[in-house]
Amino acid sequence: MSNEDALKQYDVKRYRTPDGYTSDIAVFTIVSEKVEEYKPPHMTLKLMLIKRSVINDEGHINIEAGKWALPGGFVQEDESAFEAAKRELEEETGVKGIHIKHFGIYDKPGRDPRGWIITNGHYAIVPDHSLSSREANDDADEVELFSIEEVFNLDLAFDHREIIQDAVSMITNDLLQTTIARRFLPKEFTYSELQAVLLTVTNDTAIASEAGFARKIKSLPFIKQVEGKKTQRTSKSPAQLYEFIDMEIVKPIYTARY
Amino acid sequence: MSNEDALKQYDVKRYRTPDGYTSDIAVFTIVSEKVEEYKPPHMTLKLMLIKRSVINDEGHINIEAGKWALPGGFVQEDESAFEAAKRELEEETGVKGIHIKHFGIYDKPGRDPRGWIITNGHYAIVPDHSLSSREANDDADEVELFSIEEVFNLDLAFDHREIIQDAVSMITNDLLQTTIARRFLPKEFTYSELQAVLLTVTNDTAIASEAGFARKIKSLPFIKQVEGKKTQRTSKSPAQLYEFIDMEIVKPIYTARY
DNA sequence: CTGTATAATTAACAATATGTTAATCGTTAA
DNA sequence: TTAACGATTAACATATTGTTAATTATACAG
Repeated sequence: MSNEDALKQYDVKRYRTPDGYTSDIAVFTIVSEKVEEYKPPHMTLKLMLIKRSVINDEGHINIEAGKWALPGGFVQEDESAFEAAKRELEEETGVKGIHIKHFGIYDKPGRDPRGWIITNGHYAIVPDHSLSSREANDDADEVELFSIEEVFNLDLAFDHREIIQDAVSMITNDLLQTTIARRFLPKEFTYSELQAVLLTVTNDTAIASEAGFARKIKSLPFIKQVEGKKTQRTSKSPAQLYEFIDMEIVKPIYTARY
Repeated sequence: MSNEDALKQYDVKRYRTPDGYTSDIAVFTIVSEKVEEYKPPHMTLKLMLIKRSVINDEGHINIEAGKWALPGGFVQEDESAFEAAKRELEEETGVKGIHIKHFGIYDKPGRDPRGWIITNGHYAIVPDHSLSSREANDDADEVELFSIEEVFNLDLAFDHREIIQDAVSMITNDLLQTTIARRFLPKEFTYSELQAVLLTVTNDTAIASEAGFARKIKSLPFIKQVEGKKTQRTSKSPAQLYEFIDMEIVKPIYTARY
């Protein structure tokens, strides 16, 4: 009658169970293409992929060898897919405290020739510089950053094309509709730096206009000026620094301007 | 060297695998509390839950018996979690073509006392009337609709409190930031019907003002008037009918008004 | 030291959109 | 015939944009 009694009678093997449970991570970074001093930045959104090695870590021929793939791996029994993604990402990049988000599950029958293997899609945002320190591990003999256009011309492993498509559209939305842009920026940033991040995924004219965006940023409730603090990172003339305020923003499409 | 050779050598059992893979569905409906004829509607968002029976379909004492839970069940090997959710929802409600969306994975170690069982969170939107025709099945001896406030006062099974919390915040966001409000409405609807749907999850003054919202709806790019078509559902004076246009809307928080 | 170039910021102003309150309209029902 | 009432429009003061043109603050070349 108690939960314990019920548990004793429960046969966990009544149902066919999956052959594997994995996490994949779409690691995004924004590379700043700064050419000179005192210039506002121009940025490009890039995705990190690994090239699957011919021989795997057990000396066997690797499946989907030679194709480009998202980094990832099996979820252990004592962790969630999210934790596994975090662990793998730290192993891969050597960086801790990275922003990561689960965005989908990929479980179509037949998606992986090895069996009923379910994978979790995550995206991660890592600062530009922290990717340079990563090492290729056993499973990966090559790591590279690709722009979004480049990515879709590659030969991609498994159903990673679909996963990447979802990741890109998810991060694009989130960049515009949440404050995750902060993850691509230093804690304190100028209006032109924020603008450059946003322009990697939109060409909204209201965001692209300098005068307009510079005026608007001052009235956004989720951004505040860092009083009396300026930088010359982006121009000779000192530019005001701003920072994000921790808050949730949900703006209805029904009250926006079109 | 080929993928086939690699596959032969691959041991699918190298890793510990999950004990179960399930789908749960948060079934939302909006009940219209219409009292009289010729009245604009007042609506409430409700969630359908089932009460877990004491004895399960094998005659054993059921786990988490007596608690309220999301409908759901095991994913079969030949389907995705999404398809399983759709199948179970149709079994439960007898209605086809229901709008359903995957919003999360719940896989924390220990979340289910029966073992390493992973569940997928979905939300579904069903029209008010289609819920009245559902039957209690073996696993559920009671089915009931709860308002959002009521739900969180119930004794909920497993980690369904967390799943429901996510479902509610997801559908709230989606109602405001996408056009899914259409799923709660007839194909053609009046401004006050749309307004009533939105007011179930927001009290945004711009949406709540009749004059303002009536003026605004005419300039929304994703809604169009049904030319020359009116209804007296909501008032004695005939009201213009509108319908949604199929399109994706993404409005940056950076260009909204605050 | 002076002039030039350049990004940041502010100014100016016309054009739009919003918040608000008050008409008007169309129709039912007393 | 008229009161009631939701839908719709009008009116108008305010607020926000889009746009283009100053103005500012520096670095750097000469």
